[in-house]
Amino acid sequence: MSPSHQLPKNYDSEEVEKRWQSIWRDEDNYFDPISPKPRFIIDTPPPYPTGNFHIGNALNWCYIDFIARYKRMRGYNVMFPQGWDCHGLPTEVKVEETYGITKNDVPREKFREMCRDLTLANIKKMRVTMRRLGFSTDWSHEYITMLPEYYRKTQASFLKMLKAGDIYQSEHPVNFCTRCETAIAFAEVNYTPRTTRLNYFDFDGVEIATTRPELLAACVAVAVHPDDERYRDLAGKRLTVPIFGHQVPVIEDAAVDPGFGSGAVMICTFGDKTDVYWWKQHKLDLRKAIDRKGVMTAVAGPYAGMSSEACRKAILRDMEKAGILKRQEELEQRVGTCWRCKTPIEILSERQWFVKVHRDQILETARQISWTPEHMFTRMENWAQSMEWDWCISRQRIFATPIPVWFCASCGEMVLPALEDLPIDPTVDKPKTPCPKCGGSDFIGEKDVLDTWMDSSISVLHVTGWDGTDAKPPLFPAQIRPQGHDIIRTWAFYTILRSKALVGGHPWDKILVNGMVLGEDGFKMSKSRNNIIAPEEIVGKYGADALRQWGAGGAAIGSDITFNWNDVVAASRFQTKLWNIFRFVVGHLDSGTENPAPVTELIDRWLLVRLSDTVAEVTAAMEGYQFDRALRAIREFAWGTLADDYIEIVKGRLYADESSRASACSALRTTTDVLCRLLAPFIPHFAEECYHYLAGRSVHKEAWPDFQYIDDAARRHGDLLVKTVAELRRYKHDRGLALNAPLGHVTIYAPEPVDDAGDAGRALNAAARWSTGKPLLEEVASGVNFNMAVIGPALRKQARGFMEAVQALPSEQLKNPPATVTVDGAEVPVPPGSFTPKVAYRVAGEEVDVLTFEDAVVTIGHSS
RNA sequence: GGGCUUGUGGUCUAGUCGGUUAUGACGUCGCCCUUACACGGCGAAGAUCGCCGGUUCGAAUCCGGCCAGGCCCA
Repeated sequence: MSPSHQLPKNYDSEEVEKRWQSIWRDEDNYFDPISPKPRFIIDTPPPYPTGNFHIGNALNWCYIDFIARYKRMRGYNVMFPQGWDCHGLPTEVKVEETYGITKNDVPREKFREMCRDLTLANIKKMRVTMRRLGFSTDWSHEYITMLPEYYRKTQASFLKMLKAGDIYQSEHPVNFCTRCETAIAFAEVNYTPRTTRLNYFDFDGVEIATTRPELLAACVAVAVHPDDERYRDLAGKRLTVPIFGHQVPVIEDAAVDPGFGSGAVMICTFGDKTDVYWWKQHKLDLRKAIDRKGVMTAVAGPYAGMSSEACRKAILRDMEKAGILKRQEELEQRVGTCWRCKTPIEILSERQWFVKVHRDQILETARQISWTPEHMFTRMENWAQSMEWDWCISRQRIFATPIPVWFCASCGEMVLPALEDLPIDPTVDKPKTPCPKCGGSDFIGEKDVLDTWMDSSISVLHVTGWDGTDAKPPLFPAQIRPQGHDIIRTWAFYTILRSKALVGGHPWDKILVNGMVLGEDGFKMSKSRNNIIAPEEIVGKYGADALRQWGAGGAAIGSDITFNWNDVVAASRFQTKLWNIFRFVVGHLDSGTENPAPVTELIDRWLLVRLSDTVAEVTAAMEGYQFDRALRAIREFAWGTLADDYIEIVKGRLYADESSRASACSALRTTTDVLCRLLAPFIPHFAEECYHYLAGRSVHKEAWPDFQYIDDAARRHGDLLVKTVAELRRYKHDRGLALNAPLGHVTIYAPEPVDDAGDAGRALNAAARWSTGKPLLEEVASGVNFNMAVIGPALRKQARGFMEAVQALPSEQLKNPPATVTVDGAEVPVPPGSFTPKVAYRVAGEEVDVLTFEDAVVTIGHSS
């Protein structure tokens, strides 16, 4: 496109944005592996492919895109990859719903295929939204964790840590759904309220209250609070469990609530999460009374084979018959249920795989990373220090990366695949060699699969070029990890752990933590609150650039942002304003010269001084990832300084056919050129559109402005001119005059000679004249301005009295301060510069109005 | 229950290593269609800066307590 001299009257964001999105090429954003430029690698979060790129993602990606675009303009070779973290239960559930099946109805591989198909379709949808938002993603570095190329690395990382002794197997309690027959994560447990009965009965005369009598067979201890007077002498003794007759110890623990039930708690393996805590803490026995299908085991003796519900009824009936059950109370409680089938979850002890957590090593590594905002590191620190056990990485599911090990059917030896044979599915593939221990050729493949965080915690290794071997990835570490604060304890923590374990270093130089997007009502967006706003809705109404401005300006990075349509509307209006500015400017440059003339006139130089300030301010903000500050500075400059101040003043000169208009055209060309570049990371479509009209090139190929302009006289005199015009506008307004109404003759008395090229006169529609010195007017002091920064430190406690004394001085002494004033009967010296008189001017001869501000005086004469 | 964090005109928000009259936007009211823009311009009203106490000549800002949100975790 070549520069045109005619911009359309209205800015149509949808038309412009879609047009540029079809013109821009993906290759423009590719990371260049052989470039000599310094590199800037971004460890972009791989979202879960739900099919909806939500507004929280949008905020996160806005930040990333601002950084990527800014860094490219600063001369970096940027990699802004895009990953997809595919595995997980939600997709399995969705597939089951869609096809009306359960995962056990079809072969494992068939079920995986259905999950993969759904995931790919979802990724496709999300890509569309991301492109519509104008993100400068490097699509040549896209990765999908469910595909062999990626999960080969997940498996390699597992084997490497297993061989290094960082991964082991052990029994551990897990949340278990007995209907789905799988372990589930805490995140997958819903809590639903229900009414149950609290049952009271005796253990050797000690009263116990429990809601789960069916777990009596699994009782391993009784706990009391150490300060509970009722059970003073009980600690260390053993009690007999009724019906089953086994003996259990009495333990003391401060976590027991003495006010609940009888104050003595029966600990079972496992009734709830607290049981797990006590079991760990006091190293208690393990008695498994319920199996994976929810059926009572042999441990339950006569009740074996019953469902837990039947067992519960049977035990209560037997207790009643035996006279053991003393009483029952109604109790409101929250019970954990499976989020997919609503079955109450059980906590079962199962063989699981674990990753060792080396707390100190992780923290030491985390300290090598720069955290923004800093307090987010505290969260990581507190989390690491409160870790009570290792990371459980095995899941009993299907759609996930298989754990790549076999066990010899005859001797039980664990057999591992060779690195070059990865990826494998041990339930399908077989080892290539016989068992190294016994020579057996019959193997059992591990059926458990890996926690999805095992996939995503090597995203940084993948994007920096890790090949699964011991070799350090060529681009490691990345420069930045942008992510939300909700996953510091998971994604950030696990990535640091894994980077240290696998390649021995910190994963990124910097981590930038963003906040959550809250609904307009101030709560987290959720279906149940019905406060969800989709990015598509915003883009459809106001365009991608408006949404991006909302992202930049909504809050400081790290703070949560309450979504607010007003901000989106304001963003859209700012674009309209900018568009009109560019329309005006381009229309004038048109008839001006292509070769820039020197910038000579006062207000033109002043504009460049302010532009220079703005570039410095915006650059500093970008370096500190303070996008809200950067955008605010740009808005203030464009709307306030450029449009309201400068253009209003220079307009007359541009319309007048004077030679001095070339200076204004030069200043405007420079200013709009720089402004486009400052806007480019934030509103790439708008900036591109304007820059093409202006320069005929892509703004995204330009360098970040390195514009400096120092002219102190222009700053002082320009400030005075702007202030004068503003004061006289107010003067006109107060007199009910139109702003372009003629105003007689105006004289501006300034401390220094000022040459404004006639701008004041044209802007005011008056005969304006600059003068030095003071007009021949009678000065009357009418008040006083105090300088607290001088008075406070100098006079301390006497400050208040001093100010009262000064205010009481006769007006003559306000202009010529005395050496001392009397405060509380004492003479107090007047500190230099402690106050200045407010001066009013009285008309002397001619009938003039007088305005005073700062160190200038303006007289307005109405005689023509 | 724990960790982190936030609380500023009707709404959202800036300012927070203390200093005169607390920033801006949206909304409200008044005037103005001034050859870029009425999605605009000029002006006005509107805030005991969550509450209580402390430090200080002086606190939105520092300290302590309380109240109310948010996120994560038990």
